[in-house]
Amino acid sequence: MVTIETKQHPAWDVYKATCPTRQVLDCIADKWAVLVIGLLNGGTRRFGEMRKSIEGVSQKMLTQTLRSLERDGIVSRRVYASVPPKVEYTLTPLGQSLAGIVESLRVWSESNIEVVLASQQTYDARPEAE
Amino acid sequence: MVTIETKQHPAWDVYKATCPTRQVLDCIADKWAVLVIGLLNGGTRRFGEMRKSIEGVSQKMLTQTLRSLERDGIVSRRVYASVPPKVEYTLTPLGQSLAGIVESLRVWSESNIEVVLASQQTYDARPEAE
DNA sequence: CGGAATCCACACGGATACTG
DNA sequence: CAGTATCCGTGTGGATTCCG
Repeated sequence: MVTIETKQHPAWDVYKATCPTRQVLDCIADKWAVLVIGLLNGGTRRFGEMRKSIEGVSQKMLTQTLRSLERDGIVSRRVYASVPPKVEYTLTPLGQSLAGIVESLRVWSESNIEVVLASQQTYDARPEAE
Repeated sequence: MVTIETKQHPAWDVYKATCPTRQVLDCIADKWAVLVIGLLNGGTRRFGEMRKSIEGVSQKMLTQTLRSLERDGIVSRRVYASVPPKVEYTLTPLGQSLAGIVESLRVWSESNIEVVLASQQTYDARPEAE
């Protein structure tokens, strides 16, 4: 049984943005997490590899994202006691099931990005837009 | 042809976190957008309804999210010239196709939230965690 | 190599007040 | 009702430095 600490709002009716969804979104609703899951869906990766593969991610954000995903049981972290240090990240079975959704998002994105970009341009070109 | 303005990083190799995905994530990688899409997947909604249905969303964030999704061609906005004003939001066909993914995320969340929460507790209960 | 820790700017987002 | 506009605190995240 999942209990929410915050007081329930009375008007929680029309379409219930269900709590589980909210909680999961609080974990993965940032682009780095999605990209990390997508990357690890291709197999185990080392920290440095991921840093290079995900353009623009800072060391701090990658660490933070990986820690968060590890905490959620989505990613597992394996440290090798070698010199130099070697740390590998892998999707857990739970993470792999989530990766399926990330993968479908990737497919959707590639199929529809041009439509989205076109829509944005049309929107920005409106007379009232400045 | 989609062109990225920012300079391409040379190390863009191992697993390419493809540009379309990145761009789509820049649009929808926040929880309000996902919740809005999920809500509208249940049908057309008015602004006030959505505000009540999505607990904790401020009027500012809801407006901002809806404007963004409208710009992306995911949500359409219909204004009725009535008193009092009435504004309806609906998913476009593009939005509906994306809603399928959101829906599968909702299902995944409800199926796995307990595992995630349990993992979090185990993680936080580690000796080294403070 | 894979971090942790610190500093700090700025953008995000809440609260409030006002409007068509 | 459905916004817009403004103020403003704070959390996010980049840059840098140091460590095991």
